[in-house]
This record gives sequence, C-alpha cells and structure tokens, in this order.
Amino acid sequence: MAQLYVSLKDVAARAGVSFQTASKVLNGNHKVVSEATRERILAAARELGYLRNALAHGLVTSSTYTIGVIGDDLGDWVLAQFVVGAEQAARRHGHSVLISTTHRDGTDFEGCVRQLLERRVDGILAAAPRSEDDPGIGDLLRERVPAVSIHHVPGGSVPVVGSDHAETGRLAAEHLLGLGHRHIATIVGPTARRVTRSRLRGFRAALDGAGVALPDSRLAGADWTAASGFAAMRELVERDPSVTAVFAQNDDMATGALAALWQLGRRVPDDCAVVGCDDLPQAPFLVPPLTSVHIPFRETGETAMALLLDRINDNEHADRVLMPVRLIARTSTLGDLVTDPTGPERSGAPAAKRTRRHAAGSTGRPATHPKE
Amino acid sequence: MAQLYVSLKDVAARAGVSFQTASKVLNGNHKVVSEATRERILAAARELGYLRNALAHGLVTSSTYTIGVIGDDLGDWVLAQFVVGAEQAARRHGHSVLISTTHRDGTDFEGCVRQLLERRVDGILAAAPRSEDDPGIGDLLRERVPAVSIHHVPGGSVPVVGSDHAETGRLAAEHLLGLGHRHIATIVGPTARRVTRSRLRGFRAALDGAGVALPDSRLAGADWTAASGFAAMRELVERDPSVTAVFAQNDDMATGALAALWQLGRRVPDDCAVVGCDDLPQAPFLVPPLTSVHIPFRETGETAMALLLDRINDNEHADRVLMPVRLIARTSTLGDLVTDPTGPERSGAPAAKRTRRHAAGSTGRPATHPKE
DNA sequence: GATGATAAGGCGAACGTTCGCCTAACCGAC
DNA sequence: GTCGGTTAGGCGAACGTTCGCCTTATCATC
Repeated sequence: MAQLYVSLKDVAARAGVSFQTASKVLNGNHKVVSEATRERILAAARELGYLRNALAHGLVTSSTYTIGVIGDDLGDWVLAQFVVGAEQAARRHGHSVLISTTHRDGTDFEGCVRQLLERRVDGILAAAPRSEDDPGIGDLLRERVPAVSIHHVPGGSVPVVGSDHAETGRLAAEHLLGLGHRHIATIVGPTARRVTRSRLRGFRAALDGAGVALPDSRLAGADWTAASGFAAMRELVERDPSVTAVFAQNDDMATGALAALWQLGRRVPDDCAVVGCDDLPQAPFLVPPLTSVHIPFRETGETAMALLLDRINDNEHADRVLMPVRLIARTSTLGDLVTDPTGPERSGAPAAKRTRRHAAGSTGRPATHPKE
Repeated sequence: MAQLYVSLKDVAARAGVSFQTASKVLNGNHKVVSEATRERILAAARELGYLRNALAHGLVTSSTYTIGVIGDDLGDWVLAQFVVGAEQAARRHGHSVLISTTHRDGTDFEGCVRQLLERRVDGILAAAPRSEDDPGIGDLLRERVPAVSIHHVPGGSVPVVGSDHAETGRLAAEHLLGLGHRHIATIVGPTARRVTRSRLRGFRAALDGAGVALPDSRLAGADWTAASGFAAMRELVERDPSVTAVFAQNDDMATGALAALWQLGRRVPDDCAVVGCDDLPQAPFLVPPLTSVHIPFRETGETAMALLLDRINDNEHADRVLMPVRLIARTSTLGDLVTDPTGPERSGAPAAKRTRRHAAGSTGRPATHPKE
C-alpha cells in the first residue's frame, strides 16, 4: 500500500512525453505516435503498474461502465441466480456491477436508486419483486438512466424480462391431469404478488379446460418458505383428505409439502403427487425426487442485462421478453417410473400415461413409508 | 432522461451563491452560512433533484465509499450469504458494494482485482475459495488497498474471517458417538480445499479419541454437489454395508446421501444416521429432517465487512476471527425424538443419550403419526 | 474614528482524465 | 526557396467536486 496509484503524469514523465500523449497511447489510439515512443509509454505503464482512474475517466466521458443492480434479497437463491447471470453478461461486455439491496421490508428502493445514481451508473437492473406494484418505482426508474426489470414495473417504458407464469401453471396442471389426477390442490405464494396470481390463473384455466374444479378448500396460501409449505400441506389434507395431487408454486414450499406428507404418513406419489416450481438444484435429490417446472433464472438475468446494454447503446431492443419454461418430471409424480435421480431428466408428461399405482413397494422407499 | 444530472453550479445559481458555498452547505458544513441562505440552497437542491457526483467527489477526496467484493460464484447459496451479510454491513456504514466474480474456473482473480482497483474501491473483500492456495493472490491483495478474506490467503497480512472447521468436524463426530454409533463414515469435499481437510481433521480426532477407527473404506470424496453426495453414499454402502452413520461435509452432499439411502431402502436414522453441515434453510424439511452443523454465513460476511471497514479507517482490528458453529440435531440422527420440523431447534447432543434403536415396528417417522 | 473580532461567503487550485485543436519539424516537389 | 502535406506530439480546457485561504461587511469597543 506504499504509494498507492500512479497517474498518467507519472507514466508520461518516465516515458518522456506529455501525459496527454500517454493517454492517447494507452487508449489504443495507435496511429498517433511513432512505434518507438508507443513502446516506451507502454513499457513505462507496465513497469509502474499504471491503472487508469475510472473516476476521472467517468467524469470526463460521463459513462462509468458500471451497471447498478437493485435486489430485494440476494440471500434468496432465485434472485441470486438472476444477479449472477446479469453479472456475467455485464462482465462479458466490460461492465462492472454495483449491487444495492433494499431493506428487509423492501421499502428502501428509492435509497438504492439514489445511491446508484450518485455513482453515475450507466443503467439500472431491477430485481425487486416486493416493489412490483409500487407506483413510485416506475417514476424512479424512468428518471435518469436506462432501466430494465425482471418484474413488473407500473407505468410502462421499463422493459421487463421474465418467464411465462401462466404457462408455468398450465404445465403443472396438465402434467397432473395427464396422470389421471382429479382431486388437485395448490399451494400458492403471497396473493399480492403478480407471479402468484399468474401461475394460479394458468393452473386454474387448465383444470377448468378439463372440467376439474379447484374449490377454495383445495387452495392454500403460503409465503414461499418451506415452513409455510409444510403448514399449508397439512391444512390442505385436513380440509380435504381426498386430495391426490398438489402443485406448490415454488420448490421450497414443495419441499415443505413433501415433509408434511411424509410426517402424515402419506406416500408420494401413491397417496399424493407433488409438483414444484423453479427446479432448484436439489430437486432431483429430494425424497422422493421432485417433479418441477424449470425456470431459467440465470439466463433470465443474462438476457435482462444484454437488453439493458442494448438500451444503453441505443441499439434496438425488445420491450418485453418471456423466457421459456419446461416441466421436469420426476418420482414425486411418476413414482417407480423414475428410479435414478442422477439419470437423464424427463420433460413433460410421462411417455406412457398410466393410472395411479396402488401396489406396495418392492424396493426403495419403503422404509420411510410405514403404512405398508 | 431529459437533462440528466444537475451540478452544484446549477444549484448555486438558483440559490444565488457560489458553487463552493453550495458545496459546503450540502456537506453539512453548518456554521459557515446564514440560516437563510442555507435554507435557500437546500431548497434549490431539493427542487432541482441534485445528486452529488460521486465520481468527482471521489476524485478529490480519493475515497469512494465503495468496497469491492470478489466472489467465485454467487450462484452458490453459501457464498451468496456471505455477500449479503457483507453488503448489509457496508450499507449500514454508507458504503456501496461492487461485485466481481471470477470465471468459472476461478482463475481470473487478477482481472477482478484490476477491475476493482481501477474503480478505486476503498477496500476489497475476497470470497474466492478456489484461489485460497494461489500464492499470487496474497500479493495482489496486499498491493494497494486494505483487504479481508473469508478464506485462507497465502503470505499473511490479510485478515481472515471464517469458522472453526475442525470444531465443525468434532461436533459431528461427537454427536454420532454420543448416540452410540461406532461404524461411522464421512463424505468429504475436494481434498484440495482447506475446509475439507480441517473438517476431516477435527472429525477424525474425535473418533480417535473415542477409539473408533476411520478406515479409508469409510471415507468417500465428493465435490459439494448433491449428485456427488448421492454417488458417494452408494459407494460407501457398497464398500462397507455395516456403516450406521455418515457425516457429509455439507448439506447438499447430505441431501444426496439421504436420496441414496432412500433409494437403497435404508431407513434414516434407524439403518443409517446422517449429519450434514451448513444448516441450509431447507434442512429442517428434508425427509427426514437433517441434523446439521450450523455455520453463520451471513454473520461471517457482516463481520468480515466490519473488520474491513475498521481496517480502512485505521481502527484497531483483529487479524483473524472465528465464528462459532453449533450442531442442530434433527430426525436424521435422532429419529422419533424429534417430531416437528417447524418446532424449536435442538442444539448439540440429545438431552438423553441413548443407544441406537432397533425397534422394528418403528418407521423412522414420528410416532405421533397417524398410523392408528 | 481607528481597531479588531466575527460572520458570511467568494475564489483559486487541485484531483486525473479525454478531447480537439495547435505547432514544429521534416520532406519532396515545383 | 517557398509551398503544401504529413508525421509526431504538445497544449488548453473541461468534467464536478473539496479544501483552505481570502475578502468584505458589520458591529462593538476603546
């Protein structure tokens, strides 16, 4: 930490030129000096360990090659995936990422924006679901720099990159219907969230299409956590013991549901099938391996960042992007049809539709399934 | 995005003062102007939406109130927790966080440092386990700004905040020994990693102390993923079917181990108890709920950032901090003793030590459960 | 009525860049 | 021997701040 940073002046002095000339050379402005002095300058920079001062650079060019990312809580695996994807895309284009997380209650969005704008970020990427219906957010994001969000932003003019939530619900419903289920329940996230409502809409529409009802007794609210999924599942079974399948709107809640069913002594999927959503990395290794709708979070982040960079560079760009989702079928709905969690994934409905099993098990899970 | 940013000059013009005076007032330099002009300046700033240019500010004060965080892969839940904790601590002290992730292979550490230094961060927090034994890293981190790491850094002079890995291994071993297990196996992470070796050292020492051997046949290598834990568990059982307990060095591998045991038809914990490490949020909701050593990742990040800020401010600071770890006992080792995954956690060894159960009618599942 | 203290705020310089224009030297050609 | 063109590099200004010192006006005091 001895003498900290060397400036252009230092480099220029050592090379015997003016600092402006050094600047030109170090910016790759080839044709402006002789090969000899060019070499001298580059050598001096190298020897002195010159690192351009991005502050000064940004001050004069008024662009910082830095993108601000606002997130609610990066401790959340899903949100973290977005950010990772976004960071990688940014880095590929020579940009850095400044992160700013809202307070626990999700209210400090404005403070985040301010913090980023003071640092003169070139653009803002919002990953703040809790603020999706706050009307002020739109104004903040429209204010000074280009923005892109991965959640709804009131008022428009902020492009959104997301996935097709209704399709997600539809996939889950059709998978269960295809397996012959008719008594189907669902565990949903907070109803204030758009994603909750959209997934439910798609889910319900598919059931309706098949003439299957979704009464309130088969709908339980939760808050995305495994604990809430656990409680919701118990509640569902208590309200209507005839339920044979459940769709949880995310894998954490599905994990809780599996735990509840296990504790209640209900076999999965024989007594009750479970479909999750998100396809977390551990989904194939839950007991039993969890069927889930895969959402490409990382790719969503990459796409969102790419779109933002296009906007910043005044390139053409879409106003809205929907990433594709797909269902990965595993044991929690298929039963014995799938035996190896490490094996190749199955997509969509099982190749051979079949009625629900009742046979008690030969191998495998039995130990944990006492009713036999 | 109309006219972008307003400068101090604009504010000053509107208030009818020089921009330097406006600067003083906006920096809270109270006693230097009359109350009236003070009000006028503040009003002008508010009306114009003035936001200080952090670039210019940093240029002259040579401090940016920005901390660089280098991480290997924030998609990893554990690493993300560190970063979240760090970000929150930074934010509490008015600092922002610039993140920079190494390439997939973990080699681009130098590029990350460079990127951060160009932006003149006030300090660097390293969370890059893959570089823990790269001798060059130490030199880079010592070079220009204060640094703190949450992993070993060769060469010293970079404070490290971490947890006591040997203690972690010891806790797991003693818990299993206390339950009467004697045929104990372990699934370890990559042996190149220090954490792997330390946890193994503590684990082995505790077994040694109890006169229990840990032959190579009871040791399986894996790579932290659930898939590798799954494979390792199958291997362990195949090599030595008499094993009655296993300690996996993280919860993902433990999750894979649970899946493998389930697939093999072995009851947990009756046939084989499982202890994990990390205490992921879903651990209480695995089937069965997983006993695990809790590591305070978030708090580690907070502590590391606090230490870094102390260093930056030339306050006194420790050279090494070890965060406390504790074992949370759940069904995967205790069996029926624990019935409610949502209930209060149990810490340490079970209140009443007991020999292993053999009761056949028991199911590995809550006795409270409707078997009626 | 000169003196000195205090209050209120102006002013120049510096931070490290980029950018566009300017200059000096050299060279060949008419 | 003057002209025009090219090559190599210098130079001033600007970006938006902070900081320390300077100036002016006001006012009580001797």
